[in-house]
Amino acid sequence: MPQLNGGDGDDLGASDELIAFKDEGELEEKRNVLSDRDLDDVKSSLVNESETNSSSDSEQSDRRPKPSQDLESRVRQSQLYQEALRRQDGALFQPSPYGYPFFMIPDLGNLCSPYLANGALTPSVRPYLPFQWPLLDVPGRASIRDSATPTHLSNNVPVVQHPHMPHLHPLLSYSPEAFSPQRASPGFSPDAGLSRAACYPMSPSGMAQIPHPLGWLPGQPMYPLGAGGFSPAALAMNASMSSLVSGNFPPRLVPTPKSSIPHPAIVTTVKQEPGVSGQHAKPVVEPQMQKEDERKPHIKKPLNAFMLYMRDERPKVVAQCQVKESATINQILGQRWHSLSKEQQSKYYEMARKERLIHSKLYPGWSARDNYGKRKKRKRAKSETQIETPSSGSTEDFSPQPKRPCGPPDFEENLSPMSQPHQPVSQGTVGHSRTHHAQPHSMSHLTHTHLSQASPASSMDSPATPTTALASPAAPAPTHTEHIHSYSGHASPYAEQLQPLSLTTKPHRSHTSPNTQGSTQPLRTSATPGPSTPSSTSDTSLSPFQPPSSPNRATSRSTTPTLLSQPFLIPPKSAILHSALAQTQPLSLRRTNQL
DNA sequence: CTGCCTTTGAAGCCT
DNA sequence: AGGCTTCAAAGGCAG
Repeated sequence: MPQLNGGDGDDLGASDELIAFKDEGELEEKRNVLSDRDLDDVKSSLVNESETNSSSDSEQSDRRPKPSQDLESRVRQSQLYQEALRRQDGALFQPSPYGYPFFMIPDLGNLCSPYLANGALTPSVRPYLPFQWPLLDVPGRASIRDSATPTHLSNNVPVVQHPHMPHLHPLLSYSPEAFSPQRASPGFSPDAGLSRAACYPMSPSGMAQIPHPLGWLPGQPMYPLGAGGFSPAALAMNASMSSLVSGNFPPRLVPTPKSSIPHPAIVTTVKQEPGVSGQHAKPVVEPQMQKEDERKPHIKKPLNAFMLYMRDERPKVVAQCQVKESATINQILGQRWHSLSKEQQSKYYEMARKERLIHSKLYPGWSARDNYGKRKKRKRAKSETQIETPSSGSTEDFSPQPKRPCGPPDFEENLSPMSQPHQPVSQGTVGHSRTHHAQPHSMSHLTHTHLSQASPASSMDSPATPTTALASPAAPAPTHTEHIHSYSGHASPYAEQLQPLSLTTKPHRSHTSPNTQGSTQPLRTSATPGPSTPSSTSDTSLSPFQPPSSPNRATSRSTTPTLLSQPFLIPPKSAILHSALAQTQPLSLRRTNQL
């Protein structure tokens, strides 16, 4: 586990981060030179944002991509609010079916960051305020059991998650140091360049000093200042409470501080024998160890760049493609990911880097190892299948070009996202990991610029254009921008052409025999460029077989053994996809197509 | 009810 | 050191 750098407050260059993001070294320099001012703005806005939330509310409100849904949400909130008032006689604290009470406060999304307010939350999620309180204690198993629905059992690991706040932003809600008394995170301060830290709650030790949940009501600091001497979360909450009291905003549901509000990233570990119901679960390990295990929360891994990207883009893809199957969505997203420009990707890499950094700050002792084995071990069908495959090395036979290295794009070729004047990061957003949620605007800008430079003969005009736009929006450089354009909440010029995506992603889960599974040609194999340079994406449809996009998948995760050995028996998914899209089949025919 | 699917990336494990 | 494995999210679907 990477340890913190002596708390100098600026360990963006923590060892792990350097390793993980080593390509960014020069970028950092550029950044320092080019965007010092931006960073300063970010930092200062971090401090000030909560105080200026009222004004920012109006600004941010028009950033919201889906006002109609907002309206819906408001209506629903209103209903919830009314009901809550009925039940609680106007009390602020509300019980909730989610195991912890809610607290009615205004839209913190406006307070914390656009990151919080926008895309991170799917429309259905947004009505519920994704603000997580610091953990005051560790919810025991009982609390999980007792809660009506808060626990989502995922692979025998109870995930304490608000069903409607699936993944509030990790940055927002990593519960800080809740289970590690000794961790002081001395250097953790927003001034360390972690603007998103503003969205993190204070340490529980600080919370413990709060005599009463209402102690932080207007006029009082919500949290004592932490070691860093700064509590942006407190500021934000304070401001939000002020707003609430002044009645400026419609209320939103928020967990009360008096309950143990686990962060989505934190899950109490209750190991159960697979297939055994909770109460009669037999200990898998020795009682003693199990006890400790139960007490130990499950701290989730920080999201990587792609996960962050997925989280943001999934709702859009779902909306666009009217597909809900995550496997399908993920394939599309995987394609889109590769079609993203380096600048776009770099934003997510940067976000992920900060996620990891913050995560490491919040959980200094945490290691990914902690989560090893927590999940049900997946079958090794893939790797085994690969072994069975006559030519496992054939993967490289289809690798006309060197696979794009895993990790952040080569920043040398790019302007740092932070150095770009219209990048959200430089807009003083507190939740910097959410900064891209301001994308619709900045994206529009990009779109404009890019379109002006774009080749007029965009592949978007071809019959398969919608496909490309959907699955590989950035394929040719211009396509990328158009994809972005469609994201901006406005009707894409091609949006109307888009039929429900007929993605034939997998040959049905055909009782995954190795062979059939092997036929699961990754979508990106055809539509994905190797190196995800926008220009390279223009060749997408030219090469049906592409190397796996990551070294990992080149070996362990290659799902194309059979296909590779019998490339023509089972058409690549992309071929199916193209075909299907050319015919614009309705989704309902998706599977039949493969049979 | 549980696990799979599917994606990429990070990180741990293993040889 | 390099290859392999696990996990992170998500929701439909199959067993």
